[in-house]
Amino acid sequence: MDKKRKALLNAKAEVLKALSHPTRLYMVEELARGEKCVCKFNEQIDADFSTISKHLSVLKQAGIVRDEKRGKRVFYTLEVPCVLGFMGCVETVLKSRIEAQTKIMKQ
Amino acid sequence: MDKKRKALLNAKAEVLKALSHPTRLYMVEELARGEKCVCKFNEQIDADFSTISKHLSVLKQAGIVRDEKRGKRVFYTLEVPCVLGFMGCVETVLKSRIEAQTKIMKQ
DNA sequence: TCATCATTTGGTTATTATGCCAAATGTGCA
DNA sequence: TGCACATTTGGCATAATAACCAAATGATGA
Repeated sequence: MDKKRKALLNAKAEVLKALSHPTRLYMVEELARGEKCVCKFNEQIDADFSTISKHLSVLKQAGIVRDEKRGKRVFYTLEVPCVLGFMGCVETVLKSRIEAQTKIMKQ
Repeated sequence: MDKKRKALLNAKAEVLKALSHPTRLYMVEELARGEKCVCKFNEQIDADFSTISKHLSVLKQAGIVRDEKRGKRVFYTLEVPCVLGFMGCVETVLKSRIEAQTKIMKQ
């Protein structure tokens, strides 16, 4: 495998890894409906401030969201809305998993 | 957040996590071009047999691939081709990341 | 300037993931 | 049956992640 492909695979994997946490996925889904300040997430998510802040920072590092400070607050925006398109397919995976399970149980 | 949504988020995150490793991403991309036996991956990927086998098993657990034993060999197939659709978007993320970097460097 | 609010950063610990080696399993063939 | 090949499983060391608490930063308004 050439270096270029390896580098690209690493970069893609990094983006996917950023999305592969339930809390971060929740954040992305919520941000799809519009920008949100960290304080809102603090209300909605049952975890320490610092934990929430770190999750947002992972998404930001990955290039999925953007942040903007306005006054005391920080607002996050979904920078790449197409990630939502993923979810349709992910759900397809889930469905096919359920079907496979059903098959096994019928045996 | 209700239990149902939480469970769905967990399940989705699990699928994404399975995809978020360069070696596994490579496997998925290769399988998109048709089924492949483990032996082929052993030739192409510079890692121990056991490591490769475990990566394939992660993809299988997640419901992304399917395996089929034929003779001595095991063949893997991409069960949910739509995952490739992800990649277009992931590349968009990468591009927007590069743009952001460029912006920073121009400052 | 000082206190306060919102958020991030640093540090620690527990959990999980990765990758290798060695051993086990399963299949076909002599 | 017994050997050789292909793959998986178990075990272990190391690395990466996640969550919490405490402390630091940055902005506002008294």
